[in-house]
Amino acid sequence: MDGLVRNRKIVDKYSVRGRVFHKIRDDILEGKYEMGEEIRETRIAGELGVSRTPVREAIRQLELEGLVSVILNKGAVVTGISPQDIEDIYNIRTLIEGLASRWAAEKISPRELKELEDIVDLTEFYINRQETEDLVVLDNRFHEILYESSHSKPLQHILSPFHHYVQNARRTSLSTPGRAEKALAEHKKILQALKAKDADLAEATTNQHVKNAAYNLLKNKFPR
Amino acid sequence: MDGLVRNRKIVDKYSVRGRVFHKIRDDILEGKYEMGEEIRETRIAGELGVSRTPVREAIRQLELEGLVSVILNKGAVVTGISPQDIEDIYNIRTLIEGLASRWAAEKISPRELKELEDIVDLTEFYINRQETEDLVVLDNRFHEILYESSHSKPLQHILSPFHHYVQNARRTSLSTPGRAEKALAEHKKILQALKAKDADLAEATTNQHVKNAAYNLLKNKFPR
DNA sequence: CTTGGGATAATTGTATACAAAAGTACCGCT
DNA sequence: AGCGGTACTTTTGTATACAATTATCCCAAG
Repeated sequence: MDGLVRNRKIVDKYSVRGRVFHKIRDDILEGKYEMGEEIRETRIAGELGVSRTPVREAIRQLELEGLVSVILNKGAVVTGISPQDIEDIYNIRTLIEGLASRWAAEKISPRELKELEDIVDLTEFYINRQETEDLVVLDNRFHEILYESSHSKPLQHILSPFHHYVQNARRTSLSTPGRAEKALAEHKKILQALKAKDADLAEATTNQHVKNAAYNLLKNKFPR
Repeated sequence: MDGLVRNRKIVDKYSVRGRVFHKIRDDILEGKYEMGEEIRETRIAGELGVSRTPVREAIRQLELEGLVSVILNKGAVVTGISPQDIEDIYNIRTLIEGLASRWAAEKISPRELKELEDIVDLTEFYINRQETEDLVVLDNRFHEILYESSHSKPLQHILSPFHHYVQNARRTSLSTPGRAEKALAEHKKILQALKAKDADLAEATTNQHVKNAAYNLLKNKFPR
């Protein structure tokens, strides 16, 4: 399941700071913190067996990501991602994810195209097992590579964290009957458009893909 | 010229770290660093008369903003904002800045509306002096408050740094003859739509406003 | 002259120390 | 009991110290 993973993360995970950063980040996104809960540097440092320095640097980075809010001389409180934030993110992605596809159609490299193909093939292989977690990972990679293929730093900079933030929401979405199959079919269409270098088609299908995902998600949230 | 400024910054500027952060950030945006230039923590610390700790924290935050790129055990190199990045940013803003206006039309508070009105009035007052710098500041505030008025954390999180990044580009754009007047007229139309709570109109006029700004900017970049 | 190796210096990564601010608890006073 | 003030504790902010990694330079071997 691994092997084609490269250095895709902004914050490397081999330094102590990087590990701390991803630990706190994932804990927040997985709901292990309450909203408004205060983060004590010494506690985190103690739990992870490190000093306060890397913990502080990680918290400062999370501040910039908007996941915590730091008050001078008082500390950091968890802000996290609210349901409203998730809805907003999907609305924004519906408008600009297609742009990533458009630019990808113009700039994608053979290697990136090959990676997308591999992921689609793998998804087809895994889709019958109903192992949602694997499908989420593959979905992550598909979109992550799509963002890279746009070769636009600003766009990647927006979409990559956004996609990460809604990972939990996507997990439940991909586990609803039929959604994984539809998502795969949509990924295939996007891939075809990219192979054909058809920017208009790539943009349209991608925007529709996000729109469908958003609909599926919000339908679950507000049933009927 | 000041007075209605509140605590709009993500990173406060009263801590040493905050001052260092904004110093390096502005230096990068103003082109005081070469692309690929390495940042030495000790040098910055020495120049600003502080220790390495706040400098490191600031650099880590700049890493997350994408303005520098940190390599483990090697240091930070300046990435900055390329002309291509600026073009990309305008393309993205053209798609989503209107969304900020749409949501603002639905959620703006009387206080925020008043602030926008004040800014428009001030702009009208300053526009004859041909003091571009003042107009840039007022333009900053208009858009910043617009973003706040959307009451969307994700949207604000994208647009606020984007708008800051292209500040230099906007400066030259606003100094071209007639552009400031046109921008003011467009701001007025946006404001009217917000006052009327007309979400569709607010979105359309704002998108057009960004599109015009982009056109004016890129026209200068690629004359004829 | 070029190249490889190794000591040395410079730089980053993490830990600890100290200073300053904020929170807490206890006591006396009204 | 309620209020306020003061000592004490906790927590954050910054500085410094130490460890680990990387860069530099010099010299000798080919």
